Amino acid sequence: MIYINQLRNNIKQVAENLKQRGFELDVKTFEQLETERKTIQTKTEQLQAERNANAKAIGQAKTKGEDIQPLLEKVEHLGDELKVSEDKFRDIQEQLHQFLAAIPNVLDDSVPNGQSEEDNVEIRRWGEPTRFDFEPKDHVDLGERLGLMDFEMAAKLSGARFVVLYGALAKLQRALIQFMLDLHTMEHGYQEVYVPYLVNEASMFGTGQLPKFDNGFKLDFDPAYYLVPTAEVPVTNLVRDVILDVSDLPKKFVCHTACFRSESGSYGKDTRGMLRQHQFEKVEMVQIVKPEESEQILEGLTKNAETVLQKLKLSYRVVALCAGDIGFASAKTYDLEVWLPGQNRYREISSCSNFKDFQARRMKARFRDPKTGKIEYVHTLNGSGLAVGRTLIAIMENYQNKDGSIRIPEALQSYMGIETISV
RNA sequence: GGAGAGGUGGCUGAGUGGCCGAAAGCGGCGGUCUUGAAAACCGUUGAGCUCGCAAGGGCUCCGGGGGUUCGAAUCCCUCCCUCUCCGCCA
Repeated sequence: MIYINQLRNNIKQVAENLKQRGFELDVKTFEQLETERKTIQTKTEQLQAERNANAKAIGQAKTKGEDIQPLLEKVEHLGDELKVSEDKFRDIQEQLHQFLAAIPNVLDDSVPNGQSEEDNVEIRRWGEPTRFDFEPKDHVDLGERLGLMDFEMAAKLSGARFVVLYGALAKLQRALIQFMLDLHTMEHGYQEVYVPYLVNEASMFGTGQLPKFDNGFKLDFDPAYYLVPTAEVPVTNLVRDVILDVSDLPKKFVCHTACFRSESGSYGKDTRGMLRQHQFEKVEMVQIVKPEESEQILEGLTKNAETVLQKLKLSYRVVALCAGDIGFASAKTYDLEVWLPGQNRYREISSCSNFKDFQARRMKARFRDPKTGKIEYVHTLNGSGLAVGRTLIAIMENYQNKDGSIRIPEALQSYMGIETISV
């Protein structure tokens, strides 16, 4: 959530910043709402003060045994007037809240200009695209030839955009989860956490999935549950409505969950294979940090995700998302893109973002600064470490042999107990 | 699913219509004492919104929402959550 004082004091600058990401800030509506709010709030609070003063006077008169009738007459009409005023005030506050809740995060100054994916800026590369002395297949051909990946069965069980994995491929996915969690907990200092896959509306709002981007799965309960689109939602919300002690920061969590996405609006996109599914596994890193540290921590978090790819010896590049491609809640995002021989290009496998205080304001996640004694909002960050399904794809495609068998990366061999998935 | 008991400040826990933003204790912070620390003692200590240059005002909040009343933590309705017992179950 944007800080309302930023709009009160610097609305022009904010509007310009948001315009870069293609968001048109409705300045006129805001100013109108604010003017109205001011008037009605002043009036409401005056009436409330009056009511309180009278109630007190009546109470005192009563204990003294005085006649309260004249006082009662005095406040006869106050109640109705106050109710009207309070209702109006509540209504205008709700309107303001909705207005603010729909505004995306202000972009960091370092975010490159641009409108789409095309304009993202490559920061660095690691490794070389894998070379083959044969024509490499994509993971669909490889998986089906192994008889261990079945999209038709998934369609029968569920529908499009699901997969069934058998045997060594199912185990490979499990090995990847294990490997990633071990790496982040044992070498990068994250605490592993297990969380619900169904969350409530407040949690979805807290991280910015609601109210604007309700493209997830809402379950028909009362109150509603949402299937988590990413572990970011439950894990970040661990600090919702909490005032943290400064000694608790930074908090570093790593969490494996299944993730559920409706993928509405992506019709016809990546329909082949398991690149874009309604359900996929992901290991997610989340950090809750002091504001002055978040910029640097984003770099570290990104490195943590890169380490997974490096240990798996998968070639990748890091891109800084441009203004037009960056997510609603993020101030700055790096994507990691892994080389996929089946597509002959780099594809997103991790997204690392600094949300600064945007999510923290929505969630009321704060800490007490011992120096000033003041309560401040924390900064939140997260990054995939990594998207497991896509890592599985990357391994299959990059480690394939001519005969369709797949070598197991060294780092995973102890988890798999084999060196090759044979045809 | 059935029966019951509860949800109050960082925590424990009083409070059944006005003197309650809320006793007391713990914890935190500051101080006295001490070479230092502990103990003891004294003081202090919720959050948010808003008006104001400031000093300082005002308002809201006792799980959420609604109601009764001049006045609600306290009474009524409703929803949510937690705990205990029974049933069922991984």
